[in-house]
Amino acid sequence: MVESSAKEPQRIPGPLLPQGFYDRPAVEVAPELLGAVLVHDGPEGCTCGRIVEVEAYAGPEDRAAHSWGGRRTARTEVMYGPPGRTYVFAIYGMHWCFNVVAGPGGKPEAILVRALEPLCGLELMRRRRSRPARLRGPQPEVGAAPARLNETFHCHSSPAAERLVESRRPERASRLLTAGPARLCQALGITGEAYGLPLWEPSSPLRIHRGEAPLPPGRIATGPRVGVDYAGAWRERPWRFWIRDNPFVSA
DNA sequence: TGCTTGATTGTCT
DNA sequence: GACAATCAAGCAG
Repeated sequence: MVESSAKEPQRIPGPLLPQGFYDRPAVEVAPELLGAVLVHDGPEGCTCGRIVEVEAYAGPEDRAAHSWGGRRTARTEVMYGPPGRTYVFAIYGMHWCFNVVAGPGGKPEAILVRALEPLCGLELMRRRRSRPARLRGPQPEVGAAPARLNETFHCHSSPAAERLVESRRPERASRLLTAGPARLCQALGITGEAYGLPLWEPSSPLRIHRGEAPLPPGRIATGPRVGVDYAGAWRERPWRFWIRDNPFVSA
């Protein structure tokens, strides 16, 4: 739990995860992301949450991955670059999904972040989630300049939000703020504009801090990935990882 | 150029 | 549990 007060800025726990952290197979990095803290500084304010559920996609040989068969398109281009950047893609014509690029030696692997436990900016998350979900604008080029720079590591949160998180008994409506890949993108204000951002850079508007990561193996559950029925035998791989008994997990 | 698919979600019954 | 919404990406012709 993040210590905070209504008057003092809330400090994001732990240092930023270095770029080298992501320079490994996605299946290895994914479980170690659980407990880390995703922070987004947007034009409307700062929102952040603990990563509680992820899925690993293992590149060209993985039938479920967008880079399956070595597919290299404008959408998947960022996965062929250095690891530790964001891979944001649109799905079903109305949702965004947020991935972390991983994989050694330019291997196009990625980790889908499926759920967060909200830590700060809950009021802003609620406002965003109350708006209709709509895709906005074209996909920008890889490495495009961040929409907004923010040098600070601090984040403000409301007393009500802190009480809710501290209660460990979130209401259904609050759980649904960030339980699901598209929900968390909407709550944190992540869109195609965040495509290709460096997650290890202090000046990036989208960052991942170490937080509690890595968690002990006993706190991590595994299972098949969601929504990849088309992937044949690959759909059975237990490459979905989540924090055991965490109420903010999506499925 | 046009058709099909899709790493989802919200609403209705 | 079933189904509609909605459109970018990928692919066939």
